[in-house]
Amino acid sequence: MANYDFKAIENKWNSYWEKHKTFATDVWDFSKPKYYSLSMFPYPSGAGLHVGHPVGYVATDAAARFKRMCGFNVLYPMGYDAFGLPTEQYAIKTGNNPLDFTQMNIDNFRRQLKMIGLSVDWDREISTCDPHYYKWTQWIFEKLYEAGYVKNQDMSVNWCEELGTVLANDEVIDGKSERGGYPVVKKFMKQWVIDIPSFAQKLLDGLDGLDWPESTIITEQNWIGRSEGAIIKFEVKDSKETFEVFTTRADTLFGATYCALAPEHPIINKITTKTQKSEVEAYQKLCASKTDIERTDTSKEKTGVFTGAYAINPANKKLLPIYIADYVLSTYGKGALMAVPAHDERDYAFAKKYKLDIIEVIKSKQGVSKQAYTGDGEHINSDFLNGLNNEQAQKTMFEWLEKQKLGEKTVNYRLRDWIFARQHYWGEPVPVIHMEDGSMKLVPEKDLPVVLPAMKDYQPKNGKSPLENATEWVNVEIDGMKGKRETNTMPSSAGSCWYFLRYIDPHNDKCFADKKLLDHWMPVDLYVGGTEHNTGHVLYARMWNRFLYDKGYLSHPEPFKRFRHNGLMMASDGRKMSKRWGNVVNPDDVVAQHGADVFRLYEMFMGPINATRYWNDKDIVGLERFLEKIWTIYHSEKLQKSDDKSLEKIYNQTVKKVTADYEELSYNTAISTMMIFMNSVQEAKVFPEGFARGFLQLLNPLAPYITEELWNTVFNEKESIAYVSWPTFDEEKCAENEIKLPVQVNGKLKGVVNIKLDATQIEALDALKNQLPVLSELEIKKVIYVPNKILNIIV
RNA sequence: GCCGAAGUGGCGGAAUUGGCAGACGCAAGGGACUUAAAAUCCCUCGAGAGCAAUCUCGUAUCGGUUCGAGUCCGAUCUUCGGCACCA
Repeated sequence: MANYDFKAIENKWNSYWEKHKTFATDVWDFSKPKYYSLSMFPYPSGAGLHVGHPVGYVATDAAARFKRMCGFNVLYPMGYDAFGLPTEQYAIKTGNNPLDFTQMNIDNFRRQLKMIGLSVDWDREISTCDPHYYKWTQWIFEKLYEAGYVKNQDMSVNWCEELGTVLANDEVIDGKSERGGYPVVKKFMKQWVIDIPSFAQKLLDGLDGLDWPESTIITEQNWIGRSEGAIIKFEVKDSKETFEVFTTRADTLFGATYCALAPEHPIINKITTKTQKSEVEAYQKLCASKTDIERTDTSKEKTGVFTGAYAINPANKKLLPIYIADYVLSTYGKGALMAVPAHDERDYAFAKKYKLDIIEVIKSKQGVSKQAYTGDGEHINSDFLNGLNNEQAQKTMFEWLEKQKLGEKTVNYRLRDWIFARQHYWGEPVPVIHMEDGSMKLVPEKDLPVVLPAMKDYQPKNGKSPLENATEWVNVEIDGMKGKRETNTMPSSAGSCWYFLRYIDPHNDKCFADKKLLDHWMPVDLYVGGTEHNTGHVLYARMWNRFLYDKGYLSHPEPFKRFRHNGLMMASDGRKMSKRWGNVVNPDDVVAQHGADVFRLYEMFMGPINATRYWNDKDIVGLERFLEKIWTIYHSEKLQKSDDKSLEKIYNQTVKKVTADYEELSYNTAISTMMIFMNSVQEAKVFPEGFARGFLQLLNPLAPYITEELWNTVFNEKESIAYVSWPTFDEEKCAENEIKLPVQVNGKLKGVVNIKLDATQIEALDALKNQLPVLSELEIKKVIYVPNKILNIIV
């Protein structure tokens, strides 16, 4: 018997698969049912893969291999989310070129992904930084622009003067820049944004009927944040000005005692009285110097300033002082609110601090002398709402407002505009030209892609993209008019919004992908990735998909039919694997030492794929022993052409259980079931060839190399095992004809009787009499018998 | 504060619908083989009591429903993840 030389076996099959294009997909073959298995593509960092990444990859690979054997035409692609800030920062630091650096990283990732035996169709590999790819990213951007979903607007951003750039919220800590610790302030700047709130309801509705984790659906729902309420119009006393507020508690309008505006509200300078002017302006300035993070710190006391102006409560004409307060967000609702201190905790705290009235309009046991009451109850002090509960009062108020034309019922969403530009080099250029006459033009489709120019200096300057310095690239002429290219680039989430569509038809240069192919292959049947992308990438990708669907380019509104998460990989010290702690395990080392099959099995055996896992080098040996055992048995005299039936039952049970586990991605239990089977084979005298072949197939999706090798060398099969029909099982042969039935007395386990399957209660009591006579002699009051499960006698 | 997930041996984890808790693997202990070691194979392995057959306790804590609860219900504690003044 030859030794189990995993290295030689891996080399042999890697070149076999490559040479025979074993995993190439003929996407035009519609004769078989399709299956599209997909992992979120990696960001090709300089650090390479760590052992956390392959959890999701092996899971989708095993699903792809399983479905191929089940007769599906499987699409299983891979690519790289290659644009992004870390690469650019590396380039600035080292003087390297981001493109070269990215290419190098991609080569390393590809090597590692091939090393672990993924059955990827490598001819479909894509990279978001490839102009052939981002041509179509730009093209979709233009379609969004033409449809009015892209805006170039002034908005408030985090601005760091020292770094000369805009920062994302998570790059700002305690009002200072994460890098350098420089002060960061709010600043109004022109920004590209995508109007994702227009899709809020569609994205919410689209969640229905998806096979996704319930918690993920809830996370997306909360993120979109639908709330039903009313917009109410307020007039300002002694002024022509009006403003609107959004409220979910229109029923409490009679309890409103002041109004509060966000410090950025446009009406403020028009209504502020002379005496309050300096105070108001000082406050606005103070707020502008704060970051979102400071402003939204709920632990700080609320602050605000009186404008001197009064609003008129449309319900009872009472005068309400108008404050500006930083607890009012300019980005939510109308950037203004009617305050009802008696029934809102935030308004209550503010009213107490500034000694404003608190009017109770809902009856409660505890009253409102100590804190706000936010529950349901009978309305009081509310004119035509008196006596009604919250829901009735709300409904009545909606009707009244609409009748009086003072407001209307509405739906508001928390989802905000998606800022779609960065002042950086390493991203897709925004395909827009600013013309001399002040107009903006899209780059004509025939001139796409707008390719990133080669540069030497990638440092952003004065909040402008480094592309400003590429003067030859920037200055263009269209139809005789001069213009300048937009120098902001797209965020790194752009390329990942539609990559799953491009995989289907990656070399198409006429359109982003052929419609017939898209209709056949979408949606993705299985999508696996981390939970951290639920409110970012996944939501954005769903929006782009939905947009393309609305415009008729796609026939499926939702891209990901079934979605599962891979859990975090922790180091054995209980900390997250990270360079910082020096506890990162490199798959290269594990594969070199134990082989790719052992690595794959260990990754899957650690626990359910969505669970947090704790890497433990010691545990790997169990999987190594498992494969060694298989190798030995397949080369032993046990293996024979034989019609021996002794393993028939457990074989059928194993096929049944493993098949079900693969369907559920429950790979940890699939592996333990296969271990139990091999333990039985080890005990048995013979291992009939039919079962031996079937077992190799069961194991193949998780351990492709050893199974291909044994299939080839032990059974002399010339073709790969990859497409051999999945083994079947006989339900009748799975069933035990005799079972051990637990016997309880008063609910406590007292023993077990042997009994035939599906025995009647009489037979069960008979068996009890024969096998456990002591128990049957008890004075039986009642018998609970669940066939094949339990016999419980009450005495 | 709000939302979500989870809590089972020394460890990772099983238990498909409420029906023998701890499958499978690791670690540990004992034995066989060996001059010896490694590898391999066999046995033991939740806690307590008992010479023993056996008995009692046991799935974060407390209570409930049920013939029967790791599983269902109510309260509490802890850990992790996400959001954070959303009117």
